[in-house]
Amino acid sequence: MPELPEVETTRRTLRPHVCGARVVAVAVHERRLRRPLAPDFEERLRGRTVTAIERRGKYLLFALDDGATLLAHLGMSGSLALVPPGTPRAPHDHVVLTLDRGPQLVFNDPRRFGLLQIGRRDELPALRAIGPDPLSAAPTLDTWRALTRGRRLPIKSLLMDQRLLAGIGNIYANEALYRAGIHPARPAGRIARARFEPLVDSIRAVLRDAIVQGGTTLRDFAGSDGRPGYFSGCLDVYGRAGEPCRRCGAPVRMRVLGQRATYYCSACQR
DNA sequence: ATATGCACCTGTGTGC
DNA sequence: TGCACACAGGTGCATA
Repeated sequence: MPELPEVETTRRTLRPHVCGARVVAVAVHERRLRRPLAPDFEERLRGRTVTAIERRGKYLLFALDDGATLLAHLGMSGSLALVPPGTPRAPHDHVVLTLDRGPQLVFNDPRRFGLLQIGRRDELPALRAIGPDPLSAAPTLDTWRALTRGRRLPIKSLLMDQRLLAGIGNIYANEALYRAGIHPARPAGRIARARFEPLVDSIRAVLRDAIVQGGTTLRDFAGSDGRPGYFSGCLDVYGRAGEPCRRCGAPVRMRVLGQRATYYCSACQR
């Protein structure tokens, strides 16, 4: 479900409630996530105070007062919600954190592709494997050239490779390429140098625009406060197969690239 | 190293 | 109404 803007929306709604709060109880109802929840998960979390909530790409990092970090990834269907204490447990509520004040923090994930890990930051393998966050560090032209030189991979698939840039998923890869006027199937190594800057600008702009709208709600994404994301109405191509391109009116096309639905305007994107 | 296909899960929508 | 199937915002591994 969530890409960078949805994760950032989650971070922003959680921060005032969770930052500075102490975890007084950890209830685990399902350990089988993308990786099994560590046996000492509860023990390492109970009694800890959350000192900061950061984000890298699609990962949320809860800094704890003993120097460890609680790492959370929402996978395709995960969410972190704030609920009043005493709320009955819903289906797929796998982990419930009770804080010393305010609402409880609930990790819900029907498909269980999400991830929760605790460790020192340099011990978390997931973090080591991901590239820079495009909102914090705009890639330079030289970086891009190095990353794409000789690559025949479609540029859209490359944008979704978290090792290069962290945070772009299927929706925003489609949207960024539309804004930049680049065909999603174009081999990454065959993009003219002059097009990189517009592409990077498009990536950053679409991510920022989506964050302002609270992310994209397709069917069920909601921020931690239950509000949906309003970027859905701003999507130019994603999910709009057959509908007119907002720029030229030609029907938006859909094809599959790298096993993912890919939307584009064949007139505006070359 | 690079590219591809599939596996991991459950829920929902569609077509018969 | 019931059923089978395709598909979904992601990642990681096995295979060429």
